[in-house]
Amino acid sequence: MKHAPLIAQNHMRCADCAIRHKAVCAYCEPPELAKLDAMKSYRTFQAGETIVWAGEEVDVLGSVVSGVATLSRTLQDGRRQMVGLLLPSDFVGRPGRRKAPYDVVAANEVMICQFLKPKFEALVSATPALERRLLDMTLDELDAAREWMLLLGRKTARERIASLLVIIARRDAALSSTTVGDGLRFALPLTREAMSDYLGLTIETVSRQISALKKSGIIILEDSRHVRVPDYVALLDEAGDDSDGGFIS
Amino acid sequence: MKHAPLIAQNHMRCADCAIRHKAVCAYCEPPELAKLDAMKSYRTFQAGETIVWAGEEVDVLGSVVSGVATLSRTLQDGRRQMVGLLLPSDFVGRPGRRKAPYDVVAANEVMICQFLKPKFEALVSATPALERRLLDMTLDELDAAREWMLLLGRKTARERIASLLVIIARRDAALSSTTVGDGLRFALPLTREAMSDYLGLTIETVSRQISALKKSGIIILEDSRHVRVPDYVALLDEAGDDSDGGFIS
DNA sequence: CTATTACCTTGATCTCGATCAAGGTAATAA
DNA sequence: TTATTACCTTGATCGAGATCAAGGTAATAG
Repeated sequence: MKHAPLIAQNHMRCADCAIRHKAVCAYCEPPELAKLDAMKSYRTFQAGETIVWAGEEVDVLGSVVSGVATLSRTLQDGRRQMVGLLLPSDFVGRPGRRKAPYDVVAANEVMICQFLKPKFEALVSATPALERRLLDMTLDELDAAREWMLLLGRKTARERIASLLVIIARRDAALSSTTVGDGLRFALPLTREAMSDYLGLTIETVSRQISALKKSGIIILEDSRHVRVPDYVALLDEAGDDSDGGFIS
Repeated sequence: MKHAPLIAQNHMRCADCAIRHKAVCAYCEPPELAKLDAMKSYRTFQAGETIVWAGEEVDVLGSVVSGVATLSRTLQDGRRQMVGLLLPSDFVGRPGRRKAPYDVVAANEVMICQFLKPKFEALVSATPALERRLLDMTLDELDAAREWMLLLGRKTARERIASLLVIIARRDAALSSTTVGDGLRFALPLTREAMSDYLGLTIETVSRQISALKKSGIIILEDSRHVRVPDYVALLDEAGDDSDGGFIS
């Protein structure tokens, strides 16, 4: 069982399953790891497939191994708002809760490494450090949600798009150890529709604002799903947000 | 040490300090309560006073005893978004975190029962059930934040006002054991400005939409800070939200 | 090869909530 | 008493983003 550090993340890679489980790897010791190893299983979902329906009882917990999943709530009349984005290494599921409060949908092909809830929770109960880790992760999610509230309540369409690009760039860089150098390059793992759901906008506005950022030279579109950012600081500036000026060491 | 149940809440009243500490009372046993009792202190803040500044290091944790406090984030240019509302019994502070990520401001006169962080955290570490309780509370906060994201991203001004009224009515009813009967009556603990910060609107829009709800007969304004709701279900309907149809048993 | 489908872009117009502006009300100070 | 201050309401106008509409592009199916 080897652990390798991940850039700017306080969790480690579980060598055996080649996934970064944020929840279980930061503090777990080999004996716990071995137990987790014995109870895990993999599951794959196609793009667009619903992983969990809102209101449904869920009996698994796990981590996203690859792909992107979204958490969203829908009003009766169809208005939809994404409330979370799950990227590789993110934790899926709510320890101690039976029902899902929102839909979990695969944005593209998603692989999940899952544990049966009762077994996982038994291990958590027996491992205080894991419990603390779950609290820590949930606080991070809460911070992210509140940051998004600021975006949804007060930012302009242009700022919202820039903020989303910053988040995607950041996560992408963290996973692939990209250096800033002369520009970042990354893929957009979301359709325009998914972006609009996340940003509280319409598809058309998302498309227009991306075009506008392109026209301003803030981003370069290789194609509709691949972006280059010649000047990361300029993009950050467009996001209108002082928080986390330089996450990339 | 007596504990009395609170309507629809899984926490109990700490008889000795006459506060409902959501965090510490649900699972704590008399010995822990006694320890907490020995380390607590009270502090009062005037309306408008900032309890914690964003970015500041915070060395206390506690509960709101009376009054209302707000959590908010501000953009450099002054745009402000409230990201949380703290009502009596709500927990203040972030276990395991040093700095505050947002301002905590007293909306009116607020009393807080506080514990020094190191002592509180030592007790938490020694009391696994408390750790779990903190996780549970944080998950509740996360759910609330995400529900608010739906509001900020997709609801109309009228729906936002109605949703806020529902939340205040619900909390008010939970604290004062009001029955629905022929109408609810409650005070608005926030100024129009604070409401606009919470709802991602302007003061003027808040005022106009409250007037509109009044004109529609959904609410009756006794004065600008006191509301009567003749038909709670009608208000719920205006909020455009199916969740929690009947929280009052 | 064409047809279908899913996704993206751009233009024209409309609308809800923001902005600008003017008073109104009630509490405290002078 | 009047003045000041803080808060709330309402009207007029404006504008960012929604809505309606029409194509465009690229992948897969037939």
